[in-house]
Amino acid sequence: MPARATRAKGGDRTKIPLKGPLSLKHTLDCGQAFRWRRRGDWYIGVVGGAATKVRVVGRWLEARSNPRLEPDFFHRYFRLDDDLEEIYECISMDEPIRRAVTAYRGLRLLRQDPWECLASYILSIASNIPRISGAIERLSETYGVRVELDGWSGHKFPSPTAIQLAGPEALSRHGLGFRARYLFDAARAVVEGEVDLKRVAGLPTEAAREELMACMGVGPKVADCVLLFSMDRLEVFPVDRWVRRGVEELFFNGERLSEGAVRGWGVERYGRCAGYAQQYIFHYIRHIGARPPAGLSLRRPKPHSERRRAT
DNA sequence: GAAGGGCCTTTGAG
DNA sequence: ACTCAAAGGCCCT
Repeated sequence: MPARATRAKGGDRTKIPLKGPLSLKHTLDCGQAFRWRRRGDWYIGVVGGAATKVRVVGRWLEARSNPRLEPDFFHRYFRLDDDLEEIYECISMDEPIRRAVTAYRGLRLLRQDPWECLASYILSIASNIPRISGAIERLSETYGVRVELDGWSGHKFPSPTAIQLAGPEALSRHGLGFRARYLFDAARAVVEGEVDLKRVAGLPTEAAREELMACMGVGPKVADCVLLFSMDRLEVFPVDRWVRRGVEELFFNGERLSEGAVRGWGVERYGRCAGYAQQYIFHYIRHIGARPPAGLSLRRPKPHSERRRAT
């Protein structure tokens, strides 16, 4: 269902009509994608193999890209086929979600590229958003193809082949830490056909999760993120420390719950809209702040002999 | 077999 | 310069 859209003479400008709300700020800054940067009223990034900038003007999404991307690409990427009003009704059964929906109205899940999504969330393991973004940029600059638009240049996300060719040692020199071998192994598995992402995308959700978790370094959380953000599984509920903390505080009065318990709770409670509920909870708890993670007081300092030498 | 703890590397931020 | 925490996963108990 290609959206009705117009195109300027230049050839690279596209306008897509918006039926429901779309907030680029909340959609692109909520931590589901790591490569968008704000520049004035535009967001610039590299998607679909193209240097791209997007902005919302009135009831239209305006995009420029090089090479040119079809309107349908943006329609799919921004999930403009999701009926947000209906989804809000589906998840707004309690106060915290209602507050989040009010605050982040127009936040949409994205339909990302499966390989980039898998690699990005492998890099996210025990990391933080600024660091993840940095690692992805360094890898792209080193191993990704350069693309340009309006005097700005970016780099495509590296192909699995490029990552495999680089090898784990070279990868770790970009500050990936222990994630370097996880990323390398995932690339190797994809290149060698051990994991066929196109095929996985067509499997039933449980089977797809199992296949993804066959990769070294991919557990339930990373698998759920890939399923949610790149394989159309809105019924999954990825649980990281923030979502866990958020559910404990907002819904269970601070009671400690296991990761699995939180996941089961979310899937059961929000059903086919669980993914949206998860993203609004994630964004919300990060903004309002939360108690320090459990275990902080139990942390033992590293022996001094093991600390990094000053240079 | 589920549950929980130690450990894995290094970064960006305060 | 120093400390802390980070969109987890693996391995062992």
